[in-house]
Amino acid sequence: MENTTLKVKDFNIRQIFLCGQCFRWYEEEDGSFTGAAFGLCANMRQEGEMLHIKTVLPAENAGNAMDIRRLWEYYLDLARDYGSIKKYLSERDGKIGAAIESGTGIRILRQEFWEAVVSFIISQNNNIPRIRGCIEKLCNLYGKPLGTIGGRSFWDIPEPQVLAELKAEDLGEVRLGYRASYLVETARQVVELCNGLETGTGNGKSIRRQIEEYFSKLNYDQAYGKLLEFQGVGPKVANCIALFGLGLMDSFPIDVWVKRVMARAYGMGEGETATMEKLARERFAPYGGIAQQYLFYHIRETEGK
DNA sequence: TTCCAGGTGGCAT
DNA sequence: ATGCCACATGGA
Repeated sequence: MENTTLKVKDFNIRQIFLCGQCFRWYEEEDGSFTGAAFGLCANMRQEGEMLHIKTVLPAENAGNAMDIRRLWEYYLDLARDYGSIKKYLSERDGKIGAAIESGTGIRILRQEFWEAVVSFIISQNNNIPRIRGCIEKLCNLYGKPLGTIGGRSFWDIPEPQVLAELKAEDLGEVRLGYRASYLVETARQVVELCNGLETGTGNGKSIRRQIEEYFSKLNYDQAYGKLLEFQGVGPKVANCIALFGLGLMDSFPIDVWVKRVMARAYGMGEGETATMEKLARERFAPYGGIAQQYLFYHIRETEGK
């Protein structure tokens, strides 16, 4: 176990972990959150501008305290000044102020690419509690054990090559419905893509690391186009992966909630997604994804669940 | 029972 | 390029 304390601003742990960008953090009785990311499980408790983190060190313990501190700083996107971004967005758009106020402590997590791919393929036409349940079951059945903290045990996101060898029917217990075949097929595509990469760079690196590095070198248009080639990844899921899994802060996922909130706020029809994208580009760039998350949170707070 | 959820693939225009 | 529609699952 490693203890770390970080100073945080523009940070609300509850908003960050329950706003629908991630699915593997669980709220505890004391208001802390227990969960897993980057193959580590941890508990995080916020006290004002202090964030106390307990990290379960992996058995083969490669990580030292400094690595873990850096990892969480990266994951929580602490280097970014959300205060100035909120100001920038408010000044450029008259309607987003209310949304920012309701979700003022939201930050975009820098999640692992492969976890984002898996998570958002499962997310399609699905609701958040069920998405969480499916991902948990998938990890428990096919992921490597990470440890136990606060009475909860965690398993890692399954490796691409593990899922690639399954048939969709094998995933029956996970209750993914028709998404099971998307997940298996995308895993195959990821493994194949990595196998086709120049050998040498891939030596010793896991497939999930290789695929993340591959996508990290692409710009938004390239990454978006490549993501659309994956089975079960369309425009919305591709933008979620780009935003949450690649840190491309200008990607603007449009789901049913964003359609609703933008229709209300900007007097559009819910079908006018092209107009919504245009508005996002013109007013929110280069932080469309952050603006989107404030909007998403706001509509769900006021009308959703 | 019907509707809905962080939509997409496949097919017909 | 655009418009339908089936697609599993479980909760409201």
